[in-house]
Amino acid sequence: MPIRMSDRDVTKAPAIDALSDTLPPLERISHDTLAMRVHRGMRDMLMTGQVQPGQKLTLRGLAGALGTSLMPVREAVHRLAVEGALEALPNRTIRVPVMTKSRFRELRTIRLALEGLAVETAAATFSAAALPGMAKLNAVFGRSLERRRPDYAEAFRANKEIHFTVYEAAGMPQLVTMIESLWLQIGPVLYMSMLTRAKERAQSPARDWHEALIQALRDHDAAAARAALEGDLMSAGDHILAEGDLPD
Amino acid sequence: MPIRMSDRDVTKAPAIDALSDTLPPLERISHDTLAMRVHRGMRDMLMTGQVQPGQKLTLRGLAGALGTSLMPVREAVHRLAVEGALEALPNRTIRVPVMTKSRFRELRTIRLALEGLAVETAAATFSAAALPGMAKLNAVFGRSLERRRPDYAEAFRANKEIHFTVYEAAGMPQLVTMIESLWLQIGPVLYMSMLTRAKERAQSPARDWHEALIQALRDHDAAAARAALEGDLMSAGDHILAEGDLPD
DNA sequence: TTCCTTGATATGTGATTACATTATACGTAG
DNA sequence: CTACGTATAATGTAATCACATATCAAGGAA
Repeated sequence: MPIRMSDRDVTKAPAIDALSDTLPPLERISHDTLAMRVHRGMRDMLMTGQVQPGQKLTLRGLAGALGTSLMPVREAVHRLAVEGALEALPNRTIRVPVMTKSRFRELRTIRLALEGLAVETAAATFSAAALPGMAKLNAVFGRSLERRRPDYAEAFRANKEIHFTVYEAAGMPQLVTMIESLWLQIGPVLYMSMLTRAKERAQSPARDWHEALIQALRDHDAAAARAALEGDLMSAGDHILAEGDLPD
Repeated sequence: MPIRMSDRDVTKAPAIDALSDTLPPLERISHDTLAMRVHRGMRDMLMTGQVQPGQKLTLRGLAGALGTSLMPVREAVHRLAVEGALEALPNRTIRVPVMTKSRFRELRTIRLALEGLAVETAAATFSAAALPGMAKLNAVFGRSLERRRPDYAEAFRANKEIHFTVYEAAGMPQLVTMIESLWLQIGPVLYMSMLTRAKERAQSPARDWHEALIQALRDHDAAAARAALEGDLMSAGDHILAEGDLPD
């Protein structure tokens, strides 16, 4: 189905004030471009590992699947390549990057530096008002994995939101952007590891690390917050390096 | 002369060894796209502060100036926006980012984390063979600033090469990419600060910090290497924050 | 005068087309 | 049967066109 790009007429309508009561608050107009939507869609697909590593992508194939022309796809793909979520080979072909052990170790090391910095900074001023929300998210995270039929997607989302709630609190927007790019690159592996860990009925220690992190934030203890985060990243990373059978 | 893109046949040709003496080493072909060339050009312009912060750019304006169509410019501009070297406003207009004091502080903090990590890692295994080259670069750096008519461009290049020689030595390609993106963002301010510092006849302490860094690398002393780097970044940063009159 | 409307211009985005290069398959010589 | 050369198809890049939207200036009403 083709997508309507014209949403302006409503903003000029005369009885707009009357409508604003019946309608949701002016119905956020979609300043999005098609390329942005394609980008987000592909980002989510990649982040949740719904596309095989090493798989080659073609612009025409994607455009056909999405029902658009080459242009928005091209822009989205190029952007993902710059962000490291896709790989632009010198042959001018695009593929989903393969995660090697060494690349994974490097990314983990960088994450420790950047996300460690973020939690340290956030710990100093972390608002007590945000603590209950964090605890609730961690409860959701644990429960969705303990179900008889675990909801991995929900667990992944909760985990991501726990982390980024802290990162955002650091008040360093540029840092958050860089961390997001890192998550985009390790996302697929992270998601897969949750599945395998759950399948072997192994209790993930992540929930406890999150608990420790929340406690450290409550105490404004920067060192403890960093330690909790490092425990989280290292334990998940060790599991992936051991069981994930990454190439290399 | 049109460029041959097929180099496969020649590699199999029999008399290739004979040719390699008469011809330059097979004359590296340019696998570049127009967009890549535009990107590099704009990157260098931005890095050396040749465009005013806050200035709005138009695709058609750039395309006209460069003699190409919109397409390559579009791709280059979008890429620079993702890298943080340009800013894509919600109005869909593009402008050169303005460096505020707070943004500068944030970027410096991130640089300390990332470049600190890089020098620490590099210190462990830094090759003694690379030390003379570093020292020579530092000499070039110092001399080009001490001249009667200082060569700022040369000093900037030497400084950049000193730093990235170390970063490359860490063997973490992803990290180097991220640091490059950071330099792209602070590049203009850094370049300008060199000019002002030189104009006030103030001796830059950067050369001494570089010396300390080289010595630490020679000793494989990770802590000392990080300390030297931090000294370099902090001293330059303090000067910029004090004299650079950044907004905010 | 001030604020809003209105029209014209400019600009970014998306679609279509053309083209150079690369990948693949087929056929032929050895 | 293998290896190389050739032809066909596929793909990314670039140029051009079309259009919705943003920007800005002029004009008119309160």
